[in-house]
Amino acid sequence: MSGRVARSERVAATRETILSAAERLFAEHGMAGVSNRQIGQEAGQGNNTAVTYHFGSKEGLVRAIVRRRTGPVEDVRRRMVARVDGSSEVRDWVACMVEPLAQHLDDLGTPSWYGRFSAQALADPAFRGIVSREAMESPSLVRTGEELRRCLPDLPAPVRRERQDMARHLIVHTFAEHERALAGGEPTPRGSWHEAATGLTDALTGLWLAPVTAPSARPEPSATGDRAR
Amino acid sequence: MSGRVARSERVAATRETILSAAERLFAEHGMAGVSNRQIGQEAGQGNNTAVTYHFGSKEGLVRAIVRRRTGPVEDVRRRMVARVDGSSEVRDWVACMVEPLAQHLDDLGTPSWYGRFSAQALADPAFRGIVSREAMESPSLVRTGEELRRCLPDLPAPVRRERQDMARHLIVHTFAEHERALAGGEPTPRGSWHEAATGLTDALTGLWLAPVTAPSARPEPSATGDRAR
DNA sequence: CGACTTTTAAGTCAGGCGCATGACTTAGAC
DNA sequence: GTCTAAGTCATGCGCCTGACTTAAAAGTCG
Repeated sequence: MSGRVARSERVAATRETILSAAERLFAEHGMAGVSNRQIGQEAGQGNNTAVTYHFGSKEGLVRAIVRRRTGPVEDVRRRMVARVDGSSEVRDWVACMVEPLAQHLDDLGTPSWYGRFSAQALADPAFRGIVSREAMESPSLVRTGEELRRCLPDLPAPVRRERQDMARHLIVHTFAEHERALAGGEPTPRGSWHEAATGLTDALTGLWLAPVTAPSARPEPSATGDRAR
Repeated sequence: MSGRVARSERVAATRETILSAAERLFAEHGMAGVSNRQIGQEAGQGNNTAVTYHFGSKEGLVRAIVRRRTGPVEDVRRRMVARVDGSSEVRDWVACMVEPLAQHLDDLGTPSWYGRFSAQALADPAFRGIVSREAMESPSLVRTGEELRRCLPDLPAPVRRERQDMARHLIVHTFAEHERALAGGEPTPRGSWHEAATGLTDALTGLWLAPVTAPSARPEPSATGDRAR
């Protein structure tokens, strides 16, 4: 009986070790810069094919890394959404996008790698789709998006889509940068994850509330002279 | 005499071909996802070591790709800075950050690759430093940063640095996204590069002008309990 | 014209890669 | 006690990589 537990625990531990090693290596060297072999070795596995065995492929591995983190983030966000429910303040819903992730990264301690891992995964053409899809499955995040939309009824749909993309990039890369600074002992604009999230929430709120300029009919003259168009 | 010209022109053409092939491949598959061999082959070079021969290393190649584009962008920006000189409008100087790059990408035609290449280069830990340093050498960009700072005298220094980083990420990744959509024939939030730049300028202006929240004294308790605020 | 340099081509080499395979260990079923 | 299946290890194969070497064009110049 204890044997069974011990064994399955050992297996789970192996998987966790691989996931942690992969998360770190991917964050440090990018997705394409790390081989499955390296990950196995770094995780103390003598086997070349440990990653393939446990996760099927690099793709499955990445998915598992993302899933391991999205759960806790989702929990935090669900609570936060419940708390601000009913609000029509843009800032409240922006905070629901930003704070839960910051809090989870804080919980992970220093050095954490998931922030930089996310940035790498989203940058890589081969994995961006996977990661995006995983993130979209978060109900509380979808809900937050809807509420944000409700707060900004006058924003034209294309602009809304545009700014949603901007917000996504901004969140991921700002946190990756903060994480990098923390890990490297460099001076950070903000002292803590929470403060970094506050600064990011400020900026994103300004971004969402920015007035929309009607596109000018004609672009400005070009580098080489007049630009007929 | 014509021989000499012909020769140096042929060599220049070879270099250009390699640079274009590399720019495209890097944009498509990321820095680490492309070998020097592939680049040489794609450029029609029979030689394994064409890249090494002409550019010394992958690093030198990346530098050359960036330099080829920064020149024209700098020209456009210099003219634009001269045009808005004396302005104290945040939006004018934000536009000086955004528009010149958009215009150059427009000039490159569809499909262009430099937008996505830049995003890849900035994402890769091994190259981000090189690319950043190249960009920092643009006098008109430095000038624009100073003017923007002059327009926002009340912004605390850490917040300014923070938002500068955000702006950099936002510009690069938004344009990369727009370029990807254009190249893939997907629907784009904005129809043209100029309109995309307008939307980005709107958003960035809002970001820079956003009010600064004083950081709350104590970070919130962790995920597992109530989070007073 | 003929010696010389630059550029391109072609081939070799050691090493790392993913993948497939078979052996060994161990826990649990019977 | 034996058998089964999961997890781990070790090895080999074909492929690709960067680095290096050699040779052949192409162009330059005395």
